[in-house]
Amino acid sequence: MPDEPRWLADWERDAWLALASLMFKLPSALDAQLLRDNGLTLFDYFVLSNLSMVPDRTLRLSDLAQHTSSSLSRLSNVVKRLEQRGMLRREPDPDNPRYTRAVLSDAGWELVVAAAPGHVAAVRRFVIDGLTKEQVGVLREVACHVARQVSEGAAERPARNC
Amino acid sequence: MPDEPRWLADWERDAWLALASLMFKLPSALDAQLLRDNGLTLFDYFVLSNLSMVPDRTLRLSDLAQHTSSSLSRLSNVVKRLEQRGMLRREPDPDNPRYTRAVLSDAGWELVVAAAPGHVAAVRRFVIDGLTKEQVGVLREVACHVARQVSEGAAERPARNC
DNA sequence: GCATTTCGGTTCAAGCTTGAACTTCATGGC
DNA sequence: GCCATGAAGTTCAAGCTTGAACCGAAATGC
Repeated sequence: MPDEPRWLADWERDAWLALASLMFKLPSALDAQLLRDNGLTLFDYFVLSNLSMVPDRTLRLSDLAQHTSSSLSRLSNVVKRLEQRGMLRREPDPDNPRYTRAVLSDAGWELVVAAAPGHVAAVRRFVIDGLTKEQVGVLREVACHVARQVSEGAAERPARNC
Repeated sequence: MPDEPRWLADWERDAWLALASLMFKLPSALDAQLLRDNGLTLFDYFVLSNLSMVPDRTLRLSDLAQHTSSSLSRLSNVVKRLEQRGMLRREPDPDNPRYTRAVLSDAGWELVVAAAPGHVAAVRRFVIDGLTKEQVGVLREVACHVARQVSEGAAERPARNC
């Protein structure tokens, strides 16, 4: 469509290819650790972890979808499976029955608590450890920038941690 | 398992959550652009693009799997579909019939050429543009570090661009 | 008030990925 | 030469994700 596309310079292309490699590998590596040790996917873990860090361990599904950068459709399926496993329950929001709230169960709480150390260790090993404080700072800036660009391209609000 | 897990400090956790948000959103955003404009997933594009940049537009499947950070199983499926669409063909390696080579067809070449400008524009918009040269440099370092950590944890060789 | 739109959420089919099992072929030991 | 081992690919079932269609309830327009 553009007459003369602005190709990437070498230093830009290298950064992009490295990021692409990360994008393809890191999720499977974290999935593998959690699945092996706790029977959870990374996405499952994020859902439970978000609930565990919030007052009353309760969130509306639409808020949870924002927190986990996921579609409502995907979240609905995952929450259904987690409910069948007894990790949380769904209930209509008493304030406004149009909303559905997900409430973490005790079993769900215990599962997050059990899974957290191994997961954090994996995040340290794969990402954080071995980087300088400056590199971690820039990583945060860059990742926030990307998340913001993607969200605004899709006309959504950016995640709250940016 | 560890007696006292080393939790993440706030500044580490913020960087990790931002990266996680990127990991969840960026692939779908790039998939969406390519799928809409050229009927390709990001992974399809990577396969064709790798072939297009190599002598004879030909690679062994196992090498291609390394280049695209994918399992052989996934690659085998994707290559089969791309072959059915006429974008490439498979043939036994004449040097060593144990290997299978993927050869980009003319239609495949034209598809990559047609898809590249829009894809590069998306990469610019979502990732590169708006960052300083220093940030892009650190992004490359960090992403290479992560890719290396993940690969060595899985006892594989790191990707060649690191 | 009534109709329309919008929002939150669910469901379903289609497609993709994963991991394990399997096949084939080459290589190494003896 | 012969068996065992391992690497390269393929296949298949099971599970997950996606997007579109759908439903019910609230808000909005008039």
